[in-house]
Amino acid sequence: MDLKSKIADAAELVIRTHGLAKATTKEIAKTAGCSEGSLYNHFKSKDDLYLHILRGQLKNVMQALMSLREMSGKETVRSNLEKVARAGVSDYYQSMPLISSIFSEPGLLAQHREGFTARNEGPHRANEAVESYLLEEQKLGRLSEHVNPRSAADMLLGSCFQYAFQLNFLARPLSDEEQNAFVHRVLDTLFLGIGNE
Amino acid sequence: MDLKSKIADAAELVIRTHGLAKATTKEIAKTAGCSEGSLYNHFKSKDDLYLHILRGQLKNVMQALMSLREMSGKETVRSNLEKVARAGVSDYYQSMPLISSIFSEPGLLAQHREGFTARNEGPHRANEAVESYLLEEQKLGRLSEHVNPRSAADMLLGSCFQYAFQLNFLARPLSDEEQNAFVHRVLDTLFLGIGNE
Amino acid sequence: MDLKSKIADAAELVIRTHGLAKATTKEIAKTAGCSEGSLYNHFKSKDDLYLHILRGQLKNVMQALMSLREMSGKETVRSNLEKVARAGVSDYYQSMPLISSIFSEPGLLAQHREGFTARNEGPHRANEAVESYLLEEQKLGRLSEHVNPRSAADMLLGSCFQYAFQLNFLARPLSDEEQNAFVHRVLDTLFLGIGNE
Amino acid sequence: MDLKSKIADAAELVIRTHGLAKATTKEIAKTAGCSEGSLYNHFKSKDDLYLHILRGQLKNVMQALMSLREMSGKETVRSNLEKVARAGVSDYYQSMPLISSIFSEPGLLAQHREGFTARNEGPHRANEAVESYLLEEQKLGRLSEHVNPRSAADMLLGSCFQYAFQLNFLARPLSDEEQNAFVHRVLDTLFLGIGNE
DNA sequence: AATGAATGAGGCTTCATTCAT
DNA sequence: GATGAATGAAGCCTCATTCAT
Repeated sequence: MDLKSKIADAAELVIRTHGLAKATTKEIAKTAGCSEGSLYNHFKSKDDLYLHILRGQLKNVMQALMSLREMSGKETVRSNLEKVARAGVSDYYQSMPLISSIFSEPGLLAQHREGFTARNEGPHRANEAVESYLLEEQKLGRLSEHVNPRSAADMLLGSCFQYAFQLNFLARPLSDEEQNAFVHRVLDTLFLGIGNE
Repeated sequence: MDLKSKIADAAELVIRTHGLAKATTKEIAKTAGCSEGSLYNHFKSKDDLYLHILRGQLKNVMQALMSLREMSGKETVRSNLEKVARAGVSDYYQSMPLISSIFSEPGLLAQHREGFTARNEGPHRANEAVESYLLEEQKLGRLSEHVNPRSAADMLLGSCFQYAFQLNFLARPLSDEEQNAFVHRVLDTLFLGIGNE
Repeated sequence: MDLKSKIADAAELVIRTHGLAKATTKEIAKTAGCSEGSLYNHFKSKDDLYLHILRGQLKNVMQALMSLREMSGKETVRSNLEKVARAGVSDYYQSMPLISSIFSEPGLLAQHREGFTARNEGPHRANEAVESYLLEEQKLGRLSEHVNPRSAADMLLGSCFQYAFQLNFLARPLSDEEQNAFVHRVLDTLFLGIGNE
Repeated sequence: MDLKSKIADAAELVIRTHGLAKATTKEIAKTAGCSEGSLYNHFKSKDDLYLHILRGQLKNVMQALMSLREMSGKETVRSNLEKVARAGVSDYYQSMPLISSIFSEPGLLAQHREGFTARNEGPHRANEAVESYLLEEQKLGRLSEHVNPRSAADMLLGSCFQYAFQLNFLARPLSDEEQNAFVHRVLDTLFLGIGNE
């Protein structure tokens, strides 16, 4: 494993542990097992390093969403959404401290935005991907025409997102059982709706 | 308006504008129109000031939720939830930069947590409040027994929360029309469910 | 004496002693008897401090040149030029390490240039001042019409300048006797010319 | 052209362009088209490299002065001095940023001094050379006995030196016409003197 | 209570130099 | 001889906090 990756991993760990504000170059270097100077052989600046790490977040949800493209018509809609929700909760939970911290540095947020806009990426794409999937299922007749795919996506991912946010906020671990229970009751409610007998 | 409030308002403005990381005592003092020294006549430390501000966030949702207690049985469930959702989107949108920034300072987050835990408050209480309301409505027979009140609450507030987060992330303004449209389609979907014909 | 002046004096001393390249903020602060941070309460940056010092150089020659304006027609031309030359040698000698060092930082030189250009000042103005004086003396008939005032000024100040440069280069002190001898033989030669019997 | 020369040339260019303070080994290596490590295969240190370059400055004046030894009695005194002056202005102009920068590093200046003292060289030798030449011409009767050869030399080279210094200081180019005009009027004044009718 | 100059710890970054390949 | 990643010392500067006025 090359030093660049070691540094990136160290930085991610330090930010997660001590927070972005206390993630000093000294601490990162110590964690990576190299000198502070080495950081600058691989990253232009500390900001550059942080943005690099940001780009690496939410990889699992994104991958789950890629898989989703080919799932329309297969398995059940519910089981497909379940996989996405599970990946969402877990990834959002892991990445929340990294991602949310950026609001403390609007300048960096702007740079990050330019980056993912240019690459046609970004966290909001997740909701769009679920929306697209549901549209496909509507075309296939496996989902009612009356459903608004975007809202269904927003509610599914939104509840996962806030759940992950609050767990972090409350410093609570994410156990598999709780995660499962959460996902199941959310999907139940999503499918059933609250307006029926 | 006393100096203490002026300082708090200035700090909130500066954090929202420049971000927590760049919210220096010098900048806050300049914005408040007083000296840096004065900050310390009213707040023990900069952290103290930030925590003071944090406690002042999400006031509108919280108030909307207080009102909700007395709304069970009145108006329609949907219109009651709509008010909450509207307050949620708007407050979450306003407060997101302030609230999320705390992830960059886990030490402060821990203090903040102790504070709202001691006062039996906190952002997660919002979801509980909606849950309680829905339970009441179930008792009153205005909501199906099959509905999981907690999940309904999580989906409603979760989607509002993520929506507000993403708008901030994308640096997009929150217009009244968009907010309305969002809230309506979410409530439509919440009531209808996606599993029915 | 206020701290700002103490810092400026300390910086000048340190630059003269250790050279611009080794004039660290730490050393300057120590010499000024204050903390490094204090430097930044009085100067925007180290560059700003250096430029401030540069602007204070060559004060004596400049003053001698101001006096020269009112000397046309008084005393003798030679004695008037002698005073200027003496001030020139002495000031150039003192300031040479400070002034010449700026060539090691073209960016700073450019800033400095903008500064004195805007203020219509600069070291080259010295030669112009002597030229003006000689023109006046020509008008008064105390100096031959055949003389080129600018060249006379350039040769007088140029020889003083290079003399001061070389003394610094050779790390030689400037004694009063040597200075006198130098000025006298230069003026002798300037008045006599080398093309006559 | 061997790498050592390429490195030296690159370093000279970089110093002239960016200034001694910003002439980093990285920049020099890039300009020379080699690695930073290579610098140390040919020079003991960066200081060593800089001193090497310094020794290569003012080559043209020095050569002009060597030629001068054999010119006594030939051509005219004026034309001989003119050649020297021309070479002086041009060389001083080219070398000024390199030479003057050394005042920012007194330690290096001391080393450089030891070097040229040991080799019986140095910039002040130029003035001595002109002085010697003029002495010879006095012996040959082509120059008045009343002239002080050293002062004549100092005035000639001093005015050229300061002229070159100020052009650099003012960031002005040295055109051939201006250089000619300058040299001619200086020689006119030198020969005529300013004390005659 | 209000001030703001002074502080000093500590952060980010640069850079000459080394050394294993 | 050539390389360039790694080093670590040291530089400049910021900033929360204090304290004498």
